[in-house]
Amino acid sequence: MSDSCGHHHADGPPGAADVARAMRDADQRLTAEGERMTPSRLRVLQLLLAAGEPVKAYDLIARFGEDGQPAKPPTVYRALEFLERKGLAHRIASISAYVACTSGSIDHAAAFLICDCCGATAEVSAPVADDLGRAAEAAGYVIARTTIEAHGRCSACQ
Amino acid sequence: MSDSCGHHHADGPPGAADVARAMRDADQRLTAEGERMTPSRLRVLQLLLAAGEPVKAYDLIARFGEDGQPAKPPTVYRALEFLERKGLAHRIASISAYVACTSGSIDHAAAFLICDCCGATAEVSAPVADDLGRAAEAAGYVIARTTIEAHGRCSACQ
DNA sequence: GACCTCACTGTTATGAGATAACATCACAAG
DNA sequence: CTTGTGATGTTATCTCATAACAGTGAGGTC
Repeated sequence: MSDSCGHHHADGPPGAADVARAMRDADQRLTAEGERMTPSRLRVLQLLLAAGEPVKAYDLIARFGEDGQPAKPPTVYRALEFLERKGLAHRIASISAYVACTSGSIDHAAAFLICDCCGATAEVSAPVADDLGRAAEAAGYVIARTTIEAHGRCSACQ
Repeated sequence: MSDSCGHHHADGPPGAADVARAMRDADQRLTAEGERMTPSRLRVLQLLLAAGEPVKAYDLIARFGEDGQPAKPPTVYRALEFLERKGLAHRIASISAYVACTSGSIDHAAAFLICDCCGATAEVSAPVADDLGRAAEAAGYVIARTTIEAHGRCSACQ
């Protein structure tokens, strides 16, 4: 989705150094937890971080091999499932895409602001989910996970 | 998804009279607005209302013909798009399903509580979206539509 | 060290969800 | 009557996601 509107956008993809650092951090944290950060998982995380915006699963599949060789779908879907389970990535249901988590906190309920014009997404957190939690409590529901996504235009695209 | 958990659930599907009334109301309202409530659209609305819970698009396709003949996918997807546009139905992105709108107000931002056990859904409204709207404003986004879905267990399934 | 086992991976195939493209039809406005 | 517009019918295809099963490898147990 990059830039279909022709506007100028400030936040491009992060630099290689940022990506490398985020990957190292994730690797260390999960390894310390006894999880296995395998090459496939690191590769998918790298692709998500480098994109800096939501990416379709089949785009990840296509970009997977350094040499241009695509991955098999289960390879990527398994990695995505793992990353999501560990709080390193999120699925954005309304556009069937995946994005690296930009929130510092683990085990959080994420909410997304998605620009329909340029594809930029912002991950916002706590307050929104709190409100939903209260509504759920009033209705007698116990919530396990939430999908909160708002579509519109970012400040640059209005 | 009906009742995979074996619990007893109070709110079954609505009776035929309720469905007929809701359809008549929708028909009158939209016709008054100059919209065309065609047989396909009424049929899909009827199926959604009768189900009383989220329904997969291909289930609607399978149930479409009164004689058991399925519809062609575009027939149902077009009707769903129309119903959604007119506020009579909602798509629930996190489970790729569709549900009749149970909110009185038109042109509203809906939020859903979805029981992963029995499939029951509750449509709740305003307060949740307000909170998200505030977060969006702070981030400079202008919101056009929202996807707010919470998964968990309803009071009967806990 | 031999073994077990459990999580991860590779591979093939297929299931599920959604839409593109184009021909045709119904209907109201001019 | 003719023309434009929106709805429908039909075929084909595209995108998204997972089932099923065989193979592999790192770490624990004896």
